[in-house]
Amino acid sequence: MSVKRITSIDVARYAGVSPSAVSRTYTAQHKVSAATRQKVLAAADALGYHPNALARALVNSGRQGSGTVAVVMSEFDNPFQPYLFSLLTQALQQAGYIPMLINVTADCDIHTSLLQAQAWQVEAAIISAGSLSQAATERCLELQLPMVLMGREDRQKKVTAVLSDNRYAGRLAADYLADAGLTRLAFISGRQDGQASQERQQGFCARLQERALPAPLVILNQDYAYQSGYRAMQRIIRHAPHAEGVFCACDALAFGALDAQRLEDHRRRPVIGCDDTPMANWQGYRLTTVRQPVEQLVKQVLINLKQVLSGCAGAAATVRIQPELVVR
Amino acid sequence: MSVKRITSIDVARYAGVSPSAVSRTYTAQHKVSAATRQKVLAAADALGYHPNALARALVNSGRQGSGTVAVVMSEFDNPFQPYLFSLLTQALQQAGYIPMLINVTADCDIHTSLLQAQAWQVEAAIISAGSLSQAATERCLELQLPMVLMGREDRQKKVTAVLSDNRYAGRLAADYLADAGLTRLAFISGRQDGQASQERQQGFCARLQERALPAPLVILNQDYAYQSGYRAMQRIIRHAPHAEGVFCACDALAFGALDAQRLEDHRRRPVIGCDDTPMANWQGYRLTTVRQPVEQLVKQVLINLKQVLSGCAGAAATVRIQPELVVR
DNA sequence: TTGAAAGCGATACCAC
DNA sequence: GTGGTATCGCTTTCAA
Repeated sequence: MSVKRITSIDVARYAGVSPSAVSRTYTAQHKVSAATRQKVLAAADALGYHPNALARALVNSGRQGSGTVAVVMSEFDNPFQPYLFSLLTQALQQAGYIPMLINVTADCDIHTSLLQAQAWQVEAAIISAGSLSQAATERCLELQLPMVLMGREDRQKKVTAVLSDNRYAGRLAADYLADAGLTRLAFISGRQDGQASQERQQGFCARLQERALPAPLVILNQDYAYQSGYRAMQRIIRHAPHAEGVFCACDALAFGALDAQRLEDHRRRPVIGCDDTPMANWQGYRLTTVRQPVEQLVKQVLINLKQVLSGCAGAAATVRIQPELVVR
Repeated sequence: MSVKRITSIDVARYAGVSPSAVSRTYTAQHKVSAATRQKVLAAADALGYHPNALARALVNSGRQGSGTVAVVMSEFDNPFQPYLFSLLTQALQQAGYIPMLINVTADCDIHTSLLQAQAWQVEAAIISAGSLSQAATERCLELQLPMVLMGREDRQKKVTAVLSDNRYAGRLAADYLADAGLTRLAFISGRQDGQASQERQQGFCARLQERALPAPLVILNQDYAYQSGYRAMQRIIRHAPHAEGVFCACDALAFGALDAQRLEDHRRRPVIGCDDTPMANWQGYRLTTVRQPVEQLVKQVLINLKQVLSGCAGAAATVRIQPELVVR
């Protein structure tokens, strides 16, 4: 039935060396003479041997780490998430990790899933579920599993987090619209309890206030979805048609808002997004937006990951990445 | 430094039973008396014990299977992929598997990545890299790793595959356009060597021929991207403005084509997509498209996965799922 | 039903 | 540098 598996012992025997020698040829940091190395590799090749990562991880679970990382994500329907996810997993793979995916829909899942991941001795978890309740975060903290948060931080700052400077993003948007001479502005929120949405709103409002401009009309939503952006713009068209410019908490909302305006209004107000998803550059949208520098975010996540794993002291800090305005 | 890990032995000692008893309480198929079960669970709870999946998998690698599955994906920039991916991983999680992700950009990566996954003793690999060369597929076959292909099959039909009936999809599109009385049609391809694109084209052309309609103008592309759809439509506008209807190999292409038409032409030809990504239902597009029933695809993949794992005989079959036209 | 003991496959520590 | 060997945490025969 099941094929006999080739073990390091088989290779050792075949090559006429000890199992230790085989092990050493496959662990970078160890020293083997070129001669034995050759013999081992030849034998391995002849037998079709590949080291068993499970066994390896079992032995040095505790010391070296298993080589796996849990990646917790949600909201794949928002175009920003897959974009981020793709880059993140590629970076992890390149760094030699193999990502175990935890796709979360409801808040309640995440704790269970992390338990499962932890059972697999993942070295750490990278949590990018933007809309993760504080309660859920707390429970994850109890897990004693090294974590890096992405796109959110925990209130008590007990966990490393990497996120963009959302307030600054809001300010950029405010400046852009204000510089264009617009004064009656609106903000379309994402999830009300979402950190990103809240901070972007704060930055936007604060900057307008600094410039002595009227506070924007704020339209609240329950999510970051296209449809919410669409409906929000409908409300603006109907109840605040005088609005001269709109800042949206994310690109997906902005796409909805743009379409609502195009299809249901003759007026053309500038709509500013936030994220700079690849879609923002589609000719059909050409959305002016505030870019989250995803490559940098990912790079920083990997840096923080290493810090957390090395038990570095100042690891529990939040790193903010500067966004930049992309005018289209 | 590292926290002392709680092992089954600790629990056994604490509960006053043997390690075997602990093991048995945690493996469904085994029998334990209610009394000992209670003691074990109480002890586990008191100590905060969770079985080590690594060790468990190591022991019964070979017999029971590890509980992990490799998921190979690519092209996260095409909105269909994340959509599929999200549902697939959720289904896997629900079935008790934990997906190890392999995000592939180039063809060459995949073999290496699968080797890595295999080292982790994944039970099987689900390969949804639509644009995977035949050569790469062959090399994967040599791996002796149980596989399920998604969205493509291998020519020699040695591997189970689940994909939608793309030819039928093409026929649906042809009928829809022909029923509308249109005769001068065009087809915008995706990756020329992509199976989905080829089959959709074949079905489309075949059906037109059956109905004695002229063969469509075919515009070839190197990928399934929005930009390619946009450029393709530009070419139609410039060189074949008389075209009355367009069928695109996927939704993303159709979005590009629609936008090109909207922005650069006064004419309005029906544009038909293929996939039915969530975006197709956006008010900005309201794309009539041929739906790939993703839920069914995923369900079938899990069925085939079980078959492959049980070493079932007829497992090497291709299952085709019927797509359906969604008129918007 | 239960416990004792033999592995699963690889690594690290210890002598040589 | 190299080879023996205990060990990682769990499961599973085999007797009792």
